[in-house]
Amino acid sequence: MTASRSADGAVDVAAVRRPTLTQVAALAGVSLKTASRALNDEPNVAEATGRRVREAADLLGYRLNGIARELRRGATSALVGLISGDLTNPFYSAVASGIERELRQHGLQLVTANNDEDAELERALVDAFLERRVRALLVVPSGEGHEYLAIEGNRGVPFVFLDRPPDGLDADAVLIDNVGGARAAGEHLLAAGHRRIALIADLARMAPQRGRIDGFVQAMEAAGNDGWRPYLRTDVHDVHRAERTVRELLELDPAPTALFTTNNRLTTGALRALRGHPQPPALLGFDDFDLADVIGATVVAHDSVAMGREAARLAHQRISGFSGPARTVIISTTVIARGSGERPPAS
Amino acid sequence: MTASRSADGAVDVAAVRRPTLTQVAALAGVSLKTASRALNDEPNVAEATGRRVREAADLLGYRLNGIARELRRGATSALVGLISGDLTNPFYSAVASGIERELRQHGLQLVTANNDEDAELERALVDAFLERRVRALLVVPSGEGHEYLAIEGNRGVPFVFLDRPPDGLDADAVLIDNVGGARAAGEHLLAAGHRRIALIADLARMAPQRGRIDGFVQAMEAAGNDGWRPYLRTDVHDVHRAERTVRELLELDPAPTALFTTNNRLTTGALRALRGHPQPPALLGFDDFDLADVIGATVVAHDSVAMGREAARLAHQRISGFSGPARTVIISTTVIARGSGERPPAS
DNA sequence: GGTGTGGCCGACATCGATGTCATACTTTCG
DNA sequence: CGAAAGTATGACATCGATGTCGGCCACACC
Repeated sequence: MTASRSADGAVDVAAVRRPTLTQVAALAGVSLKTASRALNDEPNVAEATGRRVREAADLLGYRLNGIARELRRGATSALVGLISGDLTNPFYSAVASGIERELRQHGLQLVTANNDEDAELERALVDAFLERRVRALLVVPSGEGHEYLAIEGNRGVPFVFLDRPPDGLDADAVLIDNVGGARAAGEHLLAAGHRRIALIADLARMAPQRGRIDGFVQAMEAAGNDGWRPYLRTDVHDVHRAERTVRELLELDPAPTALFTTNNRLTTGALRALRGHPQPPALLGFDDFDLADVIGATVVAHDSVAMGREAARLAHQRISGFSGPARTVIISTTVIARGSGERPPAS
Repeated sequence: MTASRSADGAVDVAAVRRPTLTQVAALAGVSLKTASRALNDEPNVAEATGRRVREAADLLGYRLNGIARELRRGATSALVGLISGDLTNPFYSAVASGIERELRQHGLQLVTANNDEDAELERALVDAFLERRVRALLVVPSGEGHEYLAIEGNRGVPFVFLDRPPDGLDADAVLIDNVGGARAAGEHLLAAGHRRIALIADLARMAPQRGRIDGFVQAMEAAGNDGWRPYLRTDVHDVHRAERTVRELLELDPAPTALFTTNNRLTTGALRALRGHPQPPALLGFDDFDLADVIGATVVAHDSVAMGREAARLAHQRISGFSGPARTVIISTTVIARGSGERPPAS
């Protein structure tokens, strides 16, 4: 390994090893323990000694070894893990942001990992995080069946589930009012006079999607409307399929006069399909998104950042010793009318 | 601390401490070292012994202590730190996503922290990460002057700068071709016949913004056009101010016939200001964004996920021992015409 | 039968810090 | 002046794992 630095430098990289406290102590001519005391501002260190130690530390570029400290202090880090889907999805990144902000208040650091919506990988990540001795684990689960976490949960590592309820496990959770939000969406479209309403949903096996479908159906049934049944499309998982699905729906005869998409990805697909359409159907989407105001998209909004914040709070309380029964926080939803959801039926 | 579990459970939470390898060994009736060997699949462990140890581990719910292992193995974790702005900004989350994906390939974990665009906090975060012994540190710096990292960089912790060049430090970096992209943007608007072009920029002290301003000005000067000068607006830092600034520009007489916004936030503000405008000026924004296709927004696009990926690659090479001189990767840009940037001058 | 040889295992040192306890030296005060 | 209290310091154990080294035993081979 050769070192290369600009003219000024001449720093030898050969010795990559960072200096230890022992070396600092040696340079300062004191014992290891005294050096430790000095750098940690503990009492009973002579002023001159403290200065010598700090100078030695500066000189060597000493940096405390947090790993060693953590081991000695209790073998538990200041890290909190988050396992979620890809951060390019604004929902996940908003959640992550909310978590990060809240954790920082308590001196905790967020470690993120992407489960790629794969249950197997998710399990592996949970394992990896537990080995790293995270203080808590926040999960936006991909798969079902979280019994395998049961032992862990009891062993002092708190779990918090986001967006999807823990399955077979009694743990804290932060959920969205999916049923309520979707019911409100359905009612909103009904109120605008729609009867032939298409429901475009993601994978129906995922709990939030089930809730949104249920809520919508509740609204329809309460109004005695059956006009949606021919237009139900579930398990549409990506933007392209959503776009295609909407195009296909619009070619039906009779075509639906309104669309309800159950997450931001599907709404995006629908918007693409509707682009340039002469007489677009009404559109209402679950999840708010950037520029929805500019586009004039009516949505069921909820505060994803708050969701992360609440989850981090629950986790922090557990970390701080709270050990009551599992709690569930529900994030409320609001329909924000921006135009697309208020278009009347064309026919 | 009381335990509370459903009827089945009755797990006592009192003993929160996780079992250690020593306890596993004791239960299995072997020495500490043998237990270690068994669980790590090292050779020279009798089959029966291995089984006993694994059973004991399962029974106790043993989980390896990664902190202790790391300390012993070399006092360096499998963590890579990222310090950036808030993840709700899609640029940062895209970068984070690219980094995370690349790191995972090498068994590394991403730890994120938000610098709140505050130089002071950023320094503190760098310190915290270094104490945690991250293997590398990726930074989207907020402030200027990174000399304080010089010692660290040489001590074996690789630094990679994203989006903004290291200032006063010789380190790897991944940058966007800001000048080129902005020049192309300027040329694009000129080609559409515009002369009175407004430039709305963020804080001019930040290098990427300077580059974008410079590139734009280069294009104007090359074309001998001075029509932009009255409409230059810099240090517009948030969406609301951007919206207001654009409204004000449009009330001027003569008003600019085209706008160039130098990042996604400003573009958002401009789009809001233009919403419902009878005869909107042309608009071209730096940074691509979700739904730009739906809105029909012409942008200077670049691949932010790739940016993260490249940064992670550079870091990984350093981690793996590469120690050549500092490298800089430039992420190229493309103008994507979607309509808003091709509107001809109104007058 | 002596002697390698290799498989299996355990005692002990070690990573880099902090906690405990003992000790030498001051200072304070009756 | 001597005891008690306080200050500054260091030796050593410790956190929970892994690395080194050496011992014991069974087996094969000459």
